[in-house]
Amino acid sequence: MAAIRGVRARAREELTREIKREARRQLALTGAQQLSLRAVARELGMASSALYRYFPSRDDLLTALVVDAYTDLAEAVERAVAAAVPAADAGARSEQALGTRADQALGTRADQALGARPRWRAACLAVRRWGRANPHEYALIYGAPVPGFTAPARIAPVAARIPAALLGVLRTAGGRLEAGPGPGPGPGQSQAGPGRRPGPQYAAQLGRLAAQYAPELPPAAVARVLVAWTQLFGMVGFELFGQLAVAAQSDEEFFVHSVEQMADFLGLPQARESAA
Amino acid sequence: MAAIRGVRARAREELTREIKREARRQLALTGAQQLSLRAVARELGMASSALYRYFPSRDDLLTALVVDAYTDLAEAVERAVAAAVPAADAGARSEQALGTRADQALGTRADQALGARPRWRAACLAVRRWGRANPHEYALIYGAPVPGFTAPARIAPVAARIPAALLGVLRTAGGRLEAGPGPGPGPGQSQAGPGRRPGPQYAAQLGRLAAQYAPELPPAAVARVLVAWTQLFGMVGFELFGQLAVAAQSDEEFFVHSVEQMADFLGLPQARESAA
DNA sequence: TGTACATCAGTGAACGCGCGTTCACTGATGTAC
DNA sequence: TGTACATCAGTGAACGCGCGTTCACTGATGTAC
Repeated sequence: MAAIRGVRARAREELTREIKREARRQLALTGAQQLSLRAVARELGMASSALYRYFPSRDDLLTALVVDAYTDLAEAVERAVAAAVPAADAGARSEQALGTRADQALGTRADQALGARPRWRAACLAVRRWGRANPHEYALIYGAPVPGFTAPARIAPVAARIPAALLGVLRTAGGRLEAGPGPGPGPGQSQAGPGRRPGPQYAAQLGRLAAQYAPELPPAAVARVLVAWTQLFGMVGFELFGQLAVAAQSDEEFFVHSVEQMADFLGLPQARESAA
Repeated sequence: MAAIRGVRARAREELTREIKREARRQLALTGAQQLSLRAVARELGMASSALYRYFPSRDDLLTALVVDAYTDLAEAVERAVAAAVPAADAGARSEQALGTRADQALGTRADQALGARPRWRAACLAVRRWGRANPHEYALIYGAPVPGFTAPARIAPVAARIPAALLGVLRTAGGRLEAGPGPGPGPGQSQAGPGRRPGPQYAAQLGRLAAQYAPELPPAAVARVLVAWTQLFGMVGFELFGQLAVAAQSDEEFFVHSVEQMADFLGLPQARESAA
């Protein structure tokens, strides 16, 4: 009887998960460099040689952890974006009805554009929260590459999910981005205007990027997202790796204010919450 | 005869330098985690135990390298800033007369303000150049902390030299920052205006920072520098650690354009080079 | 100028550790007839 | 339903490695009188 169709297969899956779980636990404790197959095996109560039935080498285990980390973060960001309530002050506080998926139609286009800023905030906050909750995983994927370990090409698409999500947020702001007045008090907002246009070559590159993730976005907007993207991770990385202490005493205030500044920079429309 | 006053002392200094030099060489080859006292000693042709006459432990050697790396980078940035020619189109191309020290008076206040943007560019470029030339040293100080190694407090002031230099650049833009129209085509520049003012607590924090490094700068400007600072290092880190490949094919164009965008964001006055 | 002693630099062996990976093996699970 | 064989999971010993650090030591350099 082949019976349950895979007593073995099932055990295999389960143990693979178990190994990764334990590896992740040790990663969280000590960091990637310290991750040792022997220690994982020890903790799991099995011979270290047994792990080789599941992962052909230490690097493969590390790669699996890298993929998981990216995926985990990407999902956290995507969830946060989807759950962000458009902060339109129209009494519609029914979060459940609205907070489904970011790229889904949310009321009128104007409502959608107004939701872009809260969604941006939510995405940034999710990155920071995840990083603080999983500093070693963050270091694994965004810190310096582990020496002697070069992540295989197959992780690139997983890694791309995070910037893709950020571009997705900008998409929902739609046409409001380019023309609309920004948050500032000034009469006109220069950021989103024709101001700092990328040169032709760079624009072409940005166009290809947009074509893949956010078709409607003009190159200049994509360029701004890249700036905001690197700013966000620079900020979170600095906080996690202890660089921030040099300049800012309160990471929280620094973070919140900076996120808002980048939202201005991106030209995200301000919600009409000032009338509260 | 105490004679040369320290045949020993001199040998000691020299060997200490030699050890650091060799350690840095190995760091550049393999990264910090791989740095081994034994390998350094081996390469220097001495017993590994001899190193303990110079550095009480591996961590002390690492700390010395960290301090050196920060100092090296800080000097590169400071030099670049000092050498940046104010790009005023007034024929004054006498670089030597002007490119001395950033905080030194450079002609009129207006000239000085105009020089702020080239100086900012130069600072950013210096960081990138240094990072690309010394990726492992960059990783040592800006990557994830080496596990089991916590840098002692005495490195903080050395680390602070780099953000201090950036603040210094902004200082030279003086009053032009807050009021002056930015680079954009719009009638008014919102960035530097009262637009995104930090809250009272954060402003106080920024004020303390300004008091230390750039007394004249208003809190809002300091806040923008912090954003630009993290953006710059996020960008360079992403490039060095291979994150950028996900989004940008040409790091060069991305970098140059982003630097310019952040200069706009900072409200640095545009040089009148458009008349060329 | 010379002698006696203290300080320091450098040696080489050793301790104790943990690691990744291989290999021949045992026993259980699956499969084909 | 039962038997014969193939596949797979897991074991435990071993290989070979390099590491940080300690320790008793030798010999050279410095110092005080």
